Order: sequence, then C-alpha cells, then structure tokens
Amino acid sequence: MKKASERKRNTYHVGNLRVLLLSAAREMLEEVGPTKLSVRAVSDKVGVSCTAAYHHFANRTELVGCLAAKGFDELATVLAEQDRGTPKEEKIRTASLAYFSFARKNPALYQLMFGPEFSDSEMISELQSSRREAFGELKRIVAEYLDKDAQTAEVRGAALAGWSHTHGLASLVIHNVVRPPAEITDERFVDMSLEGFRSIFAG
Amino acid sequence: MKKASERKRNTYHVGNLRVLLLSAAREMLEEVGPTKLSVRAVSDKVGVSCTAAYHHFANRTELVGCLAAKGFDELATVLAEQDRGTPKEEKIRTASLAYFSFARKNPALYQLMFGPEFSDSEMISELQSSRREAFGELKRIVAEYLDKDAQTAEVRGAALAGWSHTHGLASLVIHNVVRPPAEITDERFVDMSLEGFRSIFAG
DNA sequence: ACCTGAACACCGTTCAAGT
DNA sequence: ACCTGAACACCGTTCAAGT
Repeated sequence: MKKASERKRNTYHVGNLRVLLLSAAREMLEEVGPTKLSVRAVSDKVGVSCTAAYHHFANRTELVGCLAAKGFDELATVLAEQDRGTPKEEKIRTASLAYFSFARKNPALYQLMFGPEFSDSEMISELQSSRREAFGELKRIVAEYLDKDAQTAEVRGAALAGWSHTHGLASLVIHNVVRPPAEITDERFVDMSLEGFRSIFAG
Repeated sequence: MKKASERKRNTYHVGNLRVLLLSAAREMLEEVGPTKLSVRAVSDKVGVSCTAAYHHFANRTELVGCLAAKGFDELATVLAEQDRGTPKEEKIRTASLAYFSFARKNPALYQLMFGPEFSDSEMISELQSSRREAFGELKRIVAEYLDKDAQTAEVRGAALAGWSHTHGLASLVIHNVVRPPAEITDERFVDMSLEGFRSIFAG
C-alpha cells in the first residue's frame, strides 16, 4: 500500500524510457515477427502509454530502424570476432559462416535489417552508418584474403559478390524458400553453396 | 437514368471479381509498396465492398500470395525466354541478368515474392508450386551449363549458389543497401559481381 | 521535460442480412 | 452464389492537457 505512490512515480517518470522501449522491442521481435512489431504493443509491454514512445522516436520506422542499426552493429562485431586469428585462406569461409549463422540465430532481426521498411529516404542516419560499418568489416576481411588494398575495384567487387551470395543464401533459408536438409549443419550448407560456385567457375 | 439499374447490377454481380481484385492489386502494388497493399484499398479500387474480397480469398495473405505466385510464374517465363538460343558458356550470365533485371523492373513484386509475409505454414500451395517451378527452370539452365543431369548434387549445389548470389544482389540493390553507380548498366553491375566471385576463387 | 487520454483515420476480419 | 453494412479489435499518429 505504501508503495502505491512510489510505484506510480516509477512508472510515470521512467527516465530511460528510450532504452526500455528498445529492449522490449527486441524481446518481442523474434516472437511476433518483423512486420507485426507495433508501437502500441511495445509501449504496453513496458507499461507506458503508447504516445510516450513518440517522445523518443519520431515514428515506428525510427524505432524499428534503431533495432536494425543495432543488428548491423552486432553483425559487424560477430564478423570481426570470428575473423580474428583465422588463417588467410579460410577468411571467406569463416566470414560466410559467421554471417549465415548470425542470420539464422536472429531471423526476425535479420528480416528487419534487410526488409522493405527502409526502402528509400525514410531511413535514419544511425542505420545507414551501422550498415556501412558492417559492410566495411566485410571489405576489410576480403581485402586481407586477397592481399589487396580495400579501396581497389577488385576488393569491392569480391566483397559485393561475397555479401550477395551469403545474404541471398540466408534470405532464401529464412524465408523458407530453400529448406536445408535437417541432417545438415549450417556449416555444411554454406560449404555446399560455396562449392557450388566453385563448380560454376571451374567450367 | 435508364442505366441506373443496369449499372447497379454490373457493380453488384461482377462475376469475375477474383481476377479484377488481383489485377487491381497488381496495379497498386508498385505504387504503395509490398507492405501497404490492403484488402480495403484494393476492394475500393475495384468499386466493391471490402468484405466481397473475402468470398474469393481466405485472407490478405492468400490474396497477396496469389500475386507472388504470378510473380514466380513470370520469372520462370522470363528465364526460359532469355535462355532460348543462348550458347552454353553464356547461360549462367544470361540467366543472372534476366533474373536481376526482372527484380529491378518489379521491385515491389519482387519484395513480396521473397518477403516476410509467407514465413511459415501460412502459405498457399499455388505459391509453393510456382516457386518450385521457377527454381526448376534455374536448375535446368545450370544443368545444361554444366552438362550434368539436373538431379545430381553438383547441379543442385551450383543452382543454389547461383540463385543465392543473384537473389542477394537483387535484394541488396532493391533495398538500397547497395547502390550501383548511376552510370553503370544492370548488365555491367551483374558482371562486376560475377567477376568478383571469380577473383575469390582464383586464389 | 516527460507522460497521459481522447480522437482520427486506417487496417484485417467476422457476421447477419440483403439480391 | 455473391455482395453489403455494421461491428470488433487492432494499428500509427496527433493534440491538448496533466505532472
């Protein structure tokens, strides 16, 4: 009883509502899917009126854009971690694997990151820079693999090819367009596809 | 005046409402984007109450699923057409190009086809079979390129790799994650990426 | 400065009723 | 058999008002 006013205060002026909303959103994301994450439901979960969210985010796109930006940050981190200490010849394979398994572990987040929500100009700069950084990490890895400068056309092309391939593979699997046989590990599946490319270029 | 009853009849019993709804949806799709296509707006455009749509489609997903299925049919057709008469060594490149430019010409449709709307079981059989047919076309082309039987593991792997790559490339471009330089044609862009792969495997 | 309630325009979907 | 209107539960977003 004596806590009534205190509790009311707590829920009225939360203070760090922005981060509470973001982490609630992240928690709900994988349950409800990338398209059905609503400002109202997220606010509800935090225990705050849905209009409160609009003091911290301009709109739903911005909220969801922050989530996506964090996703790219995580992805860049994972890529860098897995790359550390990997011998040169294995770098592409290791990066592809790290990328693919990040996508599989966070399917809804991954769909958000590459989904149709930020098609054009309605995109926050935070997302744009996080994205760029993740792609930068990829280019860095490819540059080391090829032993070329990261700014060369060759590295850019190879990074684009590698990104396209792994992103495509992850996207097809996540959307159930392609179903990897149940007995096959992520590792073997990525290898299968890389091997497939090798045989295309062998001819 | 004398046409009043006739007109009423026309809009009451349209008869082929199903196809009218689908073509209205297809028309709106590229304008409003893949996520914002609503049953209500489509029905409005046809001039019919939105509940009428529910006599022809179980729900929004089914309506939008039919659209996606038609997309896969078109894609399969385009691939087959472009492949006809292409010399063996050029088959992969031609197919990649046909695929990529289909995606670029129909960005919203493409996003729908590979979007998050049909993540799991809520998918109609029509879509599943159209998809399978499009992938079958791809496998056929790869099989001819490699001069192997379409059922071999090698062809399956190569088709998976090729599909992943081109789908990934198209997806990155459509979502503005990667922006091909304005002065570069689709053709050169696809070539750049294929060339990038070649240099990855040259090492 | 930060939060709320009421309100508006839009959804998907259902159900009883009309032709 | 096919279509409609009213209704419900959900959205995003805005605005005037509270603390």
